[in-house]
Amino acid sequence: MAFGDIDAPYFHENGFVRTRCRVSELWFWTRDEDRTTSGDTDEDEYTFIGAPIIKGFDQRGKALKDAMREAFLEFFEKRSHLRVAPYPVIARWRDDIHLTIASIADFQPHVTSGEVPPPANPLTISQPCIRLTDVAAVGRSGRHLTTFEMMAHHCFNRPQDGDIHYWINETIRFCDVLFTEVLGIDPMEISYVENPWSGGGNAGPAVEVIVGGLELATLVFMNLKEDETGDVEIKGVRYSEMPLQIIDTGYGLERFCWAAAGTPTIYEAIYPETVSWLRELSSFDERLSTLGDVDVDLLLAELSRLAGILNIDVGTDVDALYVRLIERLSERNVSLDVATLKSITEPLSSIYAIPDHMHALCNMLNDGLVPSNAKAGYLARMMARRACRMKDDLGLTIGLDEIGAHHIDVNLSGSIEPKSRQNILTILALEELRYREMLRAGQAAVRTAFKDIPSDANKVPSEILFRLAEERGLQPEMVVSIAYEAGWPNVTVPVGFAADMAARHAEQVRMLAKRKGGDGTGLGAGHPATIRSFYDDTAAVQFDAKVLSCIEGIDAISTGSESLGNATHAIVLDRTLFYPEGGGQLSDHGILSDGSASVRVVDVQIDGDVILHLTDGPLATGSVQGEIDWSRRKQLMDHHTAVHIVGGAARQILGDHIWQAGSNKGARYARLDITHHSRLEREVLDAIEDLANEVVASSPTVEKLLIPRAEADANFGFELYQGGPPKHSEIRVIRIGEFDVQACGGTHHDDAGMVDYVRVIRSNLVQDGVERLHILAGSAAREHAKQQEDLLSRSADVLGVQADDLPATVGRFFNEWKEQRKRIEALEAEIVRLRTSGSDGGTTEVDGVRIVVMEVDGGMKQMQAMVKELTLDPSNPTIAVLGSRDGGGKLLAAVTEGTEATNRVDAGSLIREIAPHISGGGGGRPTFAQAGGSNPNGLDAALDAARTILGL
RNA sequence: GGGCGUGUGGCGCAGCUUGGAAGCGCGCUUCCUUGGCAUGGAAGAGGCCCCGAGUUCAAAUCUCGGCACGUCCA
Repeated sequence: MAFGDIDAPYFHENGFVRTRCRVSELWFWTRDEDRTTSGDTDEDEYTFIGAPIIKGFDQRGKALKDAMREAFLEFFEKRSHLRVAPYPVIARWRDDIHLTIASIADFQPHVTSGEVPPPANPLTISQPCIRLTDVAAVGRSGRHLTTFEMMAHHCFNRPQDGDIHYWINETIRFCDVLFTEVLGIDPMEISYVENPWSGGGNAGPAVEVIVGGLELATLVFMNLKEDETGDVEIKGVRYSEMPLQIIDTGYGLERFCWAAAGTPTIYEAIYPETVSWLRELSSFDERLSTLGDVDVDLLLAELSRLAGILNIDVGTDVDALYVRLIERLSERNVSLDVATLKSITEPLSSIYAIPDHMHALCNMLNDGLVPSNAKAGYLARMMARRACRMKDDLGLTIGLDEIGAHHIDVNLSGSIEPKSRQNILTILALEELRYREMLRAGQAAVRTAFKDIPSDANKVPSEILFRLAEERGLQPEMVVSIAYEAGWPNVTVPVGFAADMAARHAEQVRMLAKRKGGDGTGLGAGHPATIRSFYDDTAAVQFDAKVLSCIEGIDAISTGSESLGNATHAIVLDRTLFYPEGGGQLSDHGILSDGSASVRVVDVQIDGDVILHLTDGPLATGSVQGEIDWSRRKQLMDHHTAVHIVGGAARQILGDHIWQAGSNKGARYARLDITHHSRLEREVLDAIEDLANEVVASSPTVEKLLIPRAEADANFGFELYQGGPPKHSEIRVIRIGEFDVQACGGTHHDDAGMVDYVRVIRSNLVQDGVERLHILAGSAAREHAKQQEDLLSRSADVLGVQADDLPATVGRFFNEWKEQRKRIEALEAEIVRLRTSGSDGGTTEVDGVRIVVMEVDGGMKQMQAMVKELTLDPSNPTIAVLGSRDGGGKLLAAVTEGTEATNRVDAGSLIREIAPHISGGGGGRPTFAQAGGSNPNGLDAALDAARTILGL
């Protein structure tokens, strides 16, 4: 048998035949001897539209999903599977993906790698998932969703240990019995298509289960892993058998519901109230009736039967697709033109996609995701913006938050707490505001960008569209509609533009990937794991150890930000009290000494399990005594414990959407990044700070527990992993009274009271949706208070006032400064008027043109004011040349524009001729030029030269 | 995590490419037109061109750093 072939006894016992699909050429098992296609091809239309193939489920919407889910889970519970509660849709336990994309994702990588036992074995679960890869097809294809529940049963076998529960045959039996006996599916309609699965370094045989043209389930038997020396080869990659062999099944809850409802699209099966609500709000049916004799239900049913024909990917020729669709519809006595068909499908696809997008969005927000312009939060923002746009396209006037309220009450009732509901609606309203603001700013951006494009143009340079999309978030379609309003009625999006834009992004990603280099020092290789004594006694300062090796030439290593100067050696010990940089906490410093030599530890890093002490000198192998810098360690612990407390306080005050997005704990200061949707006012920071200090004052015990991963998950939930995905099977848990629990590898006080005092100095926005709190604790906080006071008193001394009066006094000085500056300008203008009104000074008149050549006081700014006074009046044509000794010498020449004066002299060439006298250069326009120099004593000569040129 | 962009009177924005007089629209003040209002006309007030360095004779404009904001990609 070749890899991927499935030859289960169950098939033979139940009258199946193995047939090769004439379209896809895949092998499949069926009870129907006449079948020639697998069921999942272009030629297999849906057979269940209007004729449900799953029997006994009369509900619709949420009730239908609830009943279907329960039927599934109960089926497997009865067959010795344990029901496991679903995981969040935000995959915080992983650092390779943002969203939970499948039920197996719950158990990757820790369980599937074999490191941590599964929560139950075998188990069954219905896991809400979000996949955004096909987001463009949602609403159009009739079956695509961004969010769905993957019902599954999973089984983890260890054949080497003789621990096998069941494998392929039982899995197929479960599926077939479920389908035929529980769901009432006609046995002749089911086909099992052999289609081996590989991805992410694993592979295994698999079957897709197709019923009525619809893929209802995929059963994967993951038993291979990538291995250069393996004996199985698939598509040129070699694999070997894994010790842990996993049954990974996926049953699409929503597809079951669709097959049970037989509605034209999947959306009507799972979001029926929302679809009809939106149809009503957008007056869809009224609009339809103006089109004449179109049987919409028939049309929809036909569209859906042509399964997925409206899939629209990047670069798809949409118009050709419509033409093809119309041909196929006319074969079924539905005749339409493209425009009519579009006027139905375009709004309809929005009506279908909105509940799907809201469902994904509400689930993400309910899990505490904050919309942002970066990382996972961006995915939420993208969904919100898509929903806003579709809402606008439909002409709906209600707010996104109102749609959200409807969605939560109708489609998510009971699964979202009232407090969370309110929080979600607040965020939705905020996101819509931001969307509107983007559109508003976009209008000005489009007008500016289109400035040089003739109003009758029908093409826009691609560069302009690229820039507007990337810098302003304006999709080309939006640009065109804004341009239409703003006076460019004929512009269109170039054909294939979307594909160009995708290619451009792909290129950027490729360039980026090229620049990334490898890292990892590898210095620790060949050494045993260092024993970490720093967890045993937090008050210990000295320790005895053995030097295992002393490595020279360590330029490769990257040191921490508070490292003391350059290290020359890396010393490996058998055990250590020195904490290496990790988990955001910087390393300890201190001294290592044997009888003869003593070296400073300037930084400590970790490589794998080996701790590297970076020192300013060598040590011989053998016994050594170490001593850590206790004041630094104490400060690091102050900061680390304080960061946990502040994080807990922020969560308590702001809400459950507060997650740690990163942190940094040094001796000088600590930082904590938290997810939050708005900027934090000083009052909020004060409230957090006050609560944190209350906790410190109550002096709770800081418990440090070392417990297995599975137990930690069960006892504390995912809030445990604030600091990032855990990497070990055993987890160190830091618990501060009843106040805060986190998985953490850092050093902490035994008693939170030792932190003494916490200050939240300020916050700044590190990215949209993430606030960075700057925190000081212990003596760093007291030191900061002293410095602030010093700053205040020194500032107050300068002005000779009390510190309390500083704001008022500074305000007064600033205002007076502004007033006086204006006054000076006015006076300077007045001086010029006085000096030039008479015939004294440098004023002469030649043939109706006033010529002023004089030396003045003041800098370029003041001279400009003077010359403005002289040359701006067209009724008094003037040539002015002013000079000043200010800053090395300045010269300025100007003539009254549009008058006889302009013809007499070119200010630019005049200034260039006279500037050398003050050892300078300059230039300008024919009517206005200025120059500066470095020889003020040459000013007289310069002005004389000007007089000569002007013929005086 | 990375890329791109923005910050200019109270508000909304030009100017930055190529350094050389701080601009526009709305709003505001006063006056004119009117029985009054809408409107129309005239005059005027209001700017640390985000902050800090640098280059330059000269920086809103160029370079670097900081702060604030926007946007796209992963």
